[in-house]
Amino acid sequence: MRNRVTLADVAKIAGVNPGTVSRSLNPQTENQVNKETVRKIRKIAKELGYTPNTVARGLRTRKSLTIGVVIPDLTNPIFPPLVRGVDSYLLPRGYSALIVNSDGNVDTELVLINSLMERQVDGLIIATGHGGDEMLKDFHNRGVYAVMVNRESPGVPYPTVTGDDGAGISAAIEHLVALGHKNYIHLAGPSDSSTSKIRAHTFSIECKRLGLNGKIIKTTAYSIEAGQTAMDKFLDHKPAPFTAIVAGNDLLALGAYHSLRTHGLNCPADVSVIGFNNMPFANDFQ
Amino acid sequence: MRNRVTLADVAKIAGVNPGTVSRSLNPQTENQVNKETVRKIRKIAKELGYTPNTVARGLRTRKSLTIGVVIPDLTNPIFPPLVRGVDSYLLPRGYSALIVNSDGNVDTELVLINSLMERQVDGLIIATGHGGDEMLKDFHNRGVYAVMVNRESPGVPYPTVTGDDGAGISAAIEHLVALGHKNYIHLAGPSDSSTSKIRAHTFSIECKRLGLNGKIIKTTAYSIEAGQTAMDKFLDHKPAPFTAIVAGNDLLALGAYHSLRTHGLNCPADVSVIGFNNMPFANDFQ
DNA sequence: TCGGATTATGCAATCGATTGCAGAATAGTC
DNA sequence: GACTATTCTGCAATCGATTGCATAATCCGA
Repeated sequence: MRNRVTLADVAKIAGVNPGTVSRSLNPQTENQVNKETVRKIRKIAKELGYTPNTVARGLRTRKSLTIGVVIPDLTNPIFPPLVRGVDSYLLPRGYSALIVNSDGNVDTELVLINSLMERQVDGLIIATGHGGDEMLKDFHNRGVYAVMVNRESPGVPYPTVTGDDGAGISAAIEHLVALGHKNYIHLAGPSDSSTSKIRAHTFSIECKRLGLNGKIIKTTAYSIEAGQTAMDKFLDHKPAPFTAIVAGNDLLALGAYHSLRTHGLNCPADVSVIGFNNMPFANDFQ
Repeated sequence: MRNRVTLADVAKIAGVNPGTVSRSLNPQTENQVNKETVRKIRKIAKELGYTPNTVARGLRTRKSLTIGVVIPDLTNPIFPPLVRGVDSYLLPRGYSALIVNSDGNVDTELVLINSLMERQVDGLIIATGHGGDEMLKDFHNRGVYAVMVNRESPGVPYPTVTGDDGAGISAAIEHLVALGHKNYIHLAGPSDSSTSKIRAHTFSIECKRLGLNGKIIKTTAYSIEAGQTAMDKFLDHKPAPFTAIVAGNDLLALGAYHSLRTHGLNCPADVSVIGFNNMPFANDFQ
């Protein structure tokens, strides 16, 4: 891309050994070098516009200062804030995030993670957990560092950070019960994700516990389209009456809105809809 | 992270020189090697689970197969689709995107781009253009490859990909004129971005041309909050009556919604609001 | 003033892959 | 059968920074 200034360039002009330049520029090792020399080298490095080559450094130190972040789909509004959070933590610590989208496809995910590892990432943050993840177990055995986020992956021994899905669904139902609803629909997310399972499971349990009439509708993805399609199909079959929808996430809730509208149902007059995640702009939707 | 298999490991087991392994595994150079040898080496490499070290390769070949993508703010819904587009183009070509958020801060941006260059990115995609960008001119002189996207940066000699902002604003006004509106507000984005300037400029021109009454309100950012704040301040001063708002983008339009509502104004009964960008979910908002 | 401790710097190997060059081995030609 | 052309593979330098080891220079105390 351009003729970059290297340690050797600085060394030559300063009349010292590249090793000395390296030690002078690194705060950890600068005390091994004469203060005056450090000052001189720093000055020359600055004048020449020297910037370290992170790639070369990484090769020698076996650290890339890069973390791979595996996201199912960046256009799902809950993920950008997560990515930004990761990024803003890493940046001041000298790290960068390498973000990839798996599209919820397991094969793609494998390709992506392999490409991340070829790029020598120091660790992974994985937001695409799904059931019985052999691939992740394998990585774990090979000593790959990783943290799961948002979704868990049962049987995978990585640390995991998730919300309390069960408590969320309970709270949603509790709220709807207070409003007097008796007949419920749960628009459940794709069944291979832990979040879907927990939410659907809690929904069943709570309906039983509270003596409510609850029905689960499965969707194929956490997206508006999937929610709308599933709901359309359901409504087309003239189902038993219901007045409340607990959607598996906010996008499914939005899909439900669309479907209700096209079926002449009004929200909240006819049906109450509650989402999940409180994604950005969630309260601006209709 | 783990004991990776290197070219040398494969070479030792195959009983050949690492150079031969390198040539065997690279489709470009495999014809320099005996077919039988290639087959054997390929087999061994596969058995050992060899994966190339992209970092080491990049050092030697002076290519990182990485493109830096500079975004103002990933949580602005227009950017994730852009990032995904970039990513899905790069992936099958062996490249990765290194995505950073500048937060619209010029100093941050400089730090970020420098960090991208230290990571030896092969080129940049920059979505943060702002007026008179000395930094970018400097990069251009130093031979840095880049493409501007979404916003342009006047005076910067990089190729640029943008929408036709002027035509968009004209179309918006045309539509509102057809609805019979006479008195317009333009909620303009921050004045250091080219998109804001062009949109505001076109708004003025068109109002003049069509004999409309048009007023421009400036905001400090392309965000809901900035739009709401600016609109609140405007409405608090009991302005001359108006019936149409042309917002600088969809987030500002959303902010306008909020503000109108808190001021007892109804959309579309009292005021029509039109956004810009057609960001994801734009037609689901209220 | 001498010897040991300390400081400062150079040397060279290393990380893992690529590649120009050279030479060995084989094939092909007359 | 001798000689050139071709094919294949090894050697070693290289990319840029880091770092263990060695050595030269300086310092300090007795």
